[in-house]
Amino acid sequence: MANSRDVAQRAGVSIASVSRAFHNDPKIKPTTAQRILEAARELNYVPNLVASGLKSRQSKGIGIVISDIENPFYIPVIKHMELALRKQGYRLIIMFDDGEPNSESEALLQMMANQVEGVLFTPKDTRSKEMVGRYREKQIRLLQLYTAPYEDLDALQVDDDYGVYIATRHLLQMGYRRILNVGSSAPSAFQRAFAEIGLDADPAFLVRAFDESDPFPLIKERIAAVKPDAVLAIADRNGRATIQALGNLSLRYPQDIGFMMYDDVAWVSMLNVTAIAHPIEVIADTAAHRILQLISCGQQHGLVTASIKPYVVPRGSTQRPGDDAEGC
Amino acid sequence: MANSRDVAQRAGVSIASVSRAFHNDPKIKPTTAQRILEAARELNYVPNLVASGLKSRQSKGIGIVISDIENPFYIPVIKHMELALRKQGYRLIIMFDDGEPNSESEALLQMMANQVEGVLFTPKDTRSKEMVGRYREKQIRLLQLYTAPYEDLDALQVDDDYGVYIATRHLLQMGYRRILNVGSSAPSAFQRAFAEIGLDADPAFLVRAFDESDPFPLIKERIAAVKPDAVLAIADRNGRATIQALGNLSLRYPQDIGFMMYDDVAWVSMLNVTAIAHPIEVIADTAAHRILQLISCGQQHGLVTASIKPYVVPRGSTQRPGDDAEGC
DNA sequence: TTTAGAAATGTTTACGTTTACATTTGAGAT
DNA sequence: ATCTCAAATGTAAACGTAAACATTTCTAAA
Repeated sequence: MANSRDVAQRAGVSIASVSRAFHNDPKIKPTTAQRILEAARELNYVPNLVASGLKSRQSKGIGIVISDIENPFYIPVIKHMELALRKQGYRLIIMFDDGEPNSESEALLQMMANQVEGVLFTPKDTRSKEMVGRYREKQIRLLQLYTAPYEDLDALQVDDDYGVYIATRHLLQMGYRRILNVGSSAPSAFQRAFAEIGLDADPAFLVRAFDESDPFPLIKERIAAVKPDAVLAIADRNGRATIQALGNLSLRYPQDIGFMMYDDVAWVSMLNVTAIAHPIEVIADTAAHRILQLISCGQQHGLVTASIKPYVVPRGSTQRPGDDAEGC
Repeated sequence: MANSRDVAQRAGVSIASVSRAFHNDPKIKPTTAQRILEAARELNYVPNLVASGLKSRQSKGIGIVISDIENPFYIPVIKHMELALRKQGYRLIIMFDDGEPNSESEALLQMMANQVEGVLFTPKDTRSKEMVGRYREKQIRLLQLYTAPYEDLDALQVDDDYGVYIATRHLLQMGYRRILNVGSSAPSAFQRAFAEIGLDADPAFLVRAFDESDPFPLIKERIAAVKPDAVLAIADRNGRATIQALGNLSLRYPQDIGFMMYDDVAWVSMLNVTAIAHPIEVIADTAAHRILQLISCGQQHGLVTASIKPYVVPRGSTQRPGDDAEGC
């Protein structure tokens, strides 16, 4: 209800001083600022960030557009990011991509209308290309998360290539050799881990399952066909389908087969499954820091593509029956 | 870059007509509106919602303050709610409670500064009481989600009492009699289900575990002590600890003991555990609808407390060894 | 004292809309 | 043609703040 004019009046100063007091401007006498703040408190005055945003052209709003919230990976990232952004005086506007054809670019348009200063998003396709161009014109910063299809935009990526490499390496170290890669992500990294110990990865051990509406039959069939001694499943969906397939084939881990997940989603720890995890807080803090940096530093010289390294969380599912306890 | 003045100029009309064209005001000739919209498109004009919000006093912003995001229950609710709100021209500002003493009321204060028209929150304690009062003064609508400690505020609750009742009833129907209630939620509902079939619930079968930092020891001890034939675990944390305890005691479900979860979190389906689930989309749509209604209908006559009914998702963990297939 | 210069405060305009009010335009009746 | 009333459009004043600029007040050296 009360605005800066009311506060000014009560404190016996001008409206400009009120503004200064609230921005700890050095151009105001500390005692006066004190008095103003006191008056503001008495009136329950809260600065109107909408008006402030209009005048200063700094909305203090940052948008995030989430395409696949099913991926539980995002949740803690969003949380930590919001906390970090708020600490810097920014608020987070969240929108979801519901899967409809132009949902992503529609969300970006809404964000623009809301005068956000920057947007984080996980580009799903390149349908938003035109929108990306308009963001550029308006000097609104964009940061692509996770994937980076737009080459001329800053990005914060998770190094999945490295992730698959260490996952494969972990399995090889545990003694597995016939490793089935369900999801077939980063085949070169997969191969590289094999090559490093003088082996070769058989292409038959790569299962492209992402396009399937239900990957279960495909996975089951392939397991039955190639008789792997371990399975590396990429992401939640493939993991669930693999668990289902293993159950269906009466294969228990780690007794009958090794099992490892790429992505340390909620159920993974409950099932004692070894996984590749992402350093959530690092990602969140990096993302928050990066977008704020893009906003504050007007011109960006060159792109910055950060690459976050995932890590292995060893659990029981990759403990070979014979080995009681591996040193590493 | 372009503002309504630019559009007005290009379309050869006044700035007021531009505003009218964008609000499909009946007071403008359709052909003129057409021309204005065309000009706007040519200039890539996007209305400035910040300016609009300032003048019209309708920020079109709705806030949500999340206290325990760990509860995966919220995620889909947030998603569906955002989609529903956006369809009505509102955007969602999200903030998290990081657990610090005044985090919740601090978030509410920030929301107020951002001129939101309404806020959804899950009150954790009553520390925000003063803030709630200020929201009332400013006529900003509040809707408590999940819990409802503020009696004079509208609420959208999940009927946990009913949930515990149907959970207990389900277990009783499956033939279990020595049911341990880990979490001890809604003891009266628990008792009621027993009473309905002429039995009595022994208080020793209620475990208050929410205060524990690690409920595992307590749960394990109690299971060993009272030898239940089934366990009903309330919420994620207790469920995880119970699984751990069962494993530790070498009790398998459903062979050795029945197991049921209150809350159908991510891992529950993977472990084939019967659960009480919440109708996510109903909750989301109801919440969105309710807050918008509170906002548009100036004066509210009386409070509206909606109560969402959860339901049972039967799975293998409550299938008694003897019974091959229960009819219901 | 005077006075320069810094420090503190005040005045005013503009941000991009919405909206009450004023004005113009048009259609149909006289 | 003239008039009336509605439809269409224009004018101008806010909304609450930030910030450039103007003014006043203080400090301390002359």
